[in-house]
Amino acid sequence: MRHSTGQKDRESRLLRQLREKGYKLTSQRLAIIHLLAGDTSHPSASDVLKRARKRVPKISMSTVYYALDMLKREGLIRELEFYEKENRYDINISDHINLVCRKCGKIEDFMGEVPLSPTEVEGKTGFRPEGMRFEFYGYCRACKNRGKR
Amino acid sequence: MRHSTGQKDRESRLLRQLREKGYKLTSQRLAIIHLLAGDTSHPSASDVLKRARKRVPKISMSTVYYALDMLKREGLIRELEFYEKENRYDINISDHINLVCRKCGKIEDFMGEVPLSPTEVEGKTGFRPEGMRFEFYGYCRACKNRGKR
DNA sequence: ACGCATTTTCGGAATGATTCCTAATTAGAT
DNA sequence: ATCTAATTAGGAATCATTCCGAAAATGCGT
Repeated sequence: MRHSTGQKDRESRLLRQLREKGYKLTSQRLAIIHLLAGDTSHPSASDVLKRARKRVPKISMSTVYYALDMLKREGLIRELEFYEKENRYDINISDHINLVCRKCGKIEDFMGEVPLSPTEVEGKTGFRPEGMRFEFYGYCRACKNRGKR
Repeated sequence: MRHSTGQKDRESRLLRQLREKGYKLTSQRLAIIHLLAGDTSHPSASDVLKRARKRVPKISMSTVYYALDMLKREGLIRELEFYEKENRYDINISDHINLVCRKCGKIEDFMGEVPLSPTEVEGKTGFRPEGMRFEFYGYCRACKNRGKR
C-alpha cells in the first residue's frame, strides 16, 4: 500500500497542496475539503452542499461548484458522470474499479490490481491511455440478498 | 468471434427483434436504426437527428429521444455518459473497452478479452456485477503523433 | 494591526441536454 | 377500409451546471 489514506492525513495533505499553490483557504473550502476527505460515498454536488451547510450554513451552490472545479483542475478529486442525473465526486484519485449498485446507488471502490496495463493497450492499438475508468454495475451484497427490487 | 456484425446483418436483426416485440416500424425508426447499424462512432442524439434528417427531413428531436429510449430499454443499444455534454449511443452492446480520445473525441472499441471476471469480483467483494463499463482516456494514434494540442 | 490587490463568494440569470405534455398522425391488426 | 393503440412533432418544463457582476474576504506586504 502506498499512501495511508486516513481522513486526517488526506485532509492535511490537500490543505498543504492548496496552500502551496496559493489558493485561499476560506471557511467554505475548509468545510468542503473536510467532508470530502472523510467520505468514500462519492457524493454529488448537492450532497456536498447539504453537508457543508452544517458547518457553514450560508454557503451557496455556486461556491460548491467553484471549489469542486478547482480541486478537479488540480487533480485532487475525480469527477464521475453516471447514469443518474448528478455527477459524483471521488476523493480516491488512484486507478481503481468502481462498483455501482443499481438498487441503492451506493458506489464502492474495488481496490484490487487493475488488470490491464496502458502499455499493453498502446501496444495493441496505438492508442495511448492516460486515464482510466472501470466500473461494474450490479447489486451490492446487501441489495442482492434482499432481492433486486 | 461470435457474431459477424456486418451492417446489414445487424440492421435486419434489430428490425426483426422489434417486430417480434410488437413495435411499429415507422420511417423515422427505420432511418435511425439504419444509421446506427452502420456507425461505430458512438453518435450523440443530435448527431442521430442530423443524419436521420437526410432520409426523413421532418423528424424531430423528441422522436429521436423516444426511439433511442426504446432501443435502450430493449437492450439493443447502450447509452454512455461522458465528460462532454451529450450522451453517446453505442450499437456494440457486448462487453468491451472504450478508448476515448481527449483531443479529437473519437471513441474506439477495444475488443480484447475483458480482463476481470464478474465471478472473481463477486468472490472478493460480495458485489454481483451484471454490467460493466471500462474506458481508457488518452490520445488516439493520429492525435498522439500530431501533438496533444 | 491596516490597507490593498486579488481571489472567492453569493444569488440569480443563462444555458443546454433531456424529459414531459398534448394533440395530431400513422402502423398494423381485424 | 376501419379502428385502436403506439408514435410523432413541437413546444414547454425540468434540472444540473455554468456564467455573470457586485460584494466580501483572504493573505500578502507594510
